[in-house]
Amino acid sequence: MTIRQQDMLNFKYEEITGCTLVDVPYAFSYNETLLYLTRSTMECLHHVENRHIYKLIEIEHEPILIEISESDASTIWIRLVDSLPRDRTVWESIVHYVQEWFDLHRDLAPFYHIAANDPLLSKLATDYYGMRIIGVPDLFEALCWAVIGQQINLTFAYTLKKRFVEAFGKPMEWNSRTYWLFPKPEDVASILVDDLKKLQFTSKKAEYIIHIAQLMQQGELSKHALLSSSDFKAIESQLITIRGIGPWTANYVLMRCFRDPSAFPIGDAALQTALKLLLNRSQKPSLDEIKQLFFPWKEWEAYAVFYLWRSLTPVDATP
DNA sequence: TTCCAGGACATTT
DNA sequence: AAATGTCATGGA
Repeated sequence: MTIRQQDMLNFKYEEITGCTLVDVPYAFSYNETLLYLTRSTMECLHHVENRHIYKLIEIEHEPILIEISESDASTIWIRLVDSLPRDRTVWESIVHYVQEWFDLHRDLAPFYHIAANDPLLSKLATDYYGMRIIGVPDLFEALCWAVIGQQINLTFAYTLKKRFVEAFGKPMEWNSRTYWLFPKPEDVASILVDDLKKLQFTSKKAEYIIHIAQLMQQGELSKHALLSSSDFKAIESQLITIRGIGPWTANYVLMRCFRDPSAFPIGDAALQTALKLLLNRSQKPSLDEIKQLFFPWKEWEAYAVFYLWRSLTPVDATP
């Protein structure tokens, strides 16, 4: 058995068994990860069973179904379900994907330091300790999901996403279950508004998503190009120039895709609900009050929002 | 049935 | 600039 140590990526892999052991940071909760990933039964882009996470990802134009499992407090396993030998660079890409997906490189110490003596965050930070923002690394997916989620309840949003993925994504069968790759811009750039209206998308959302697909297919919009911007604020202002992308969507994508810890989807309906419940109010707080409340959490607004969202999860939802 | 949901945009003051 | 109206559909 050959085991090689990757200094930079903190993982070891075994060429024979096709498994990789990945180090996780000091504050990482596998349980919270599972809880987030199982919050909707309509989710079609990953599957959780017996505390294993299954996801189809594309590495070097090849669909690969990965299985993620908890090992001990400081490691998780990644296994390839087809068990075919893979090149070392492919393994590096897979590990990089998971680290990006679960935000494993983030040092949460500053956030927990703020939370420690904060009247609103201290209990959440303790209750959900180790919870990290689950990302959406693919920009097209992040934008589509954000646009879909505008002004509708999450249940319906998941229904729409499932219809969209099953209509334009790429399926892969394994063990009598279908796994999906999210549609690519080129799969959506040429469809018609009516194709999405059939799936119960509103005309506006259909137009937004098709237009975004066209921009990305033509190379006028890409994650790589945006990442070369001077800062996250520059990315935000570029995103907002696109039709259908307002302040909420831009900040949501900064939070889930670009991993800006200071992204702040202020005005988010669920955020208002969470604060209303936490403050034991009869009415939702105003935008001005939310700004005041968030003042201590500067540069960590995205994490504060994610922990507040988490407070809305039903307590009986144990994975 | 009514209200509203992890908004954006156009129109009117 | 800021307030108001419109879109538009299902979930609870």
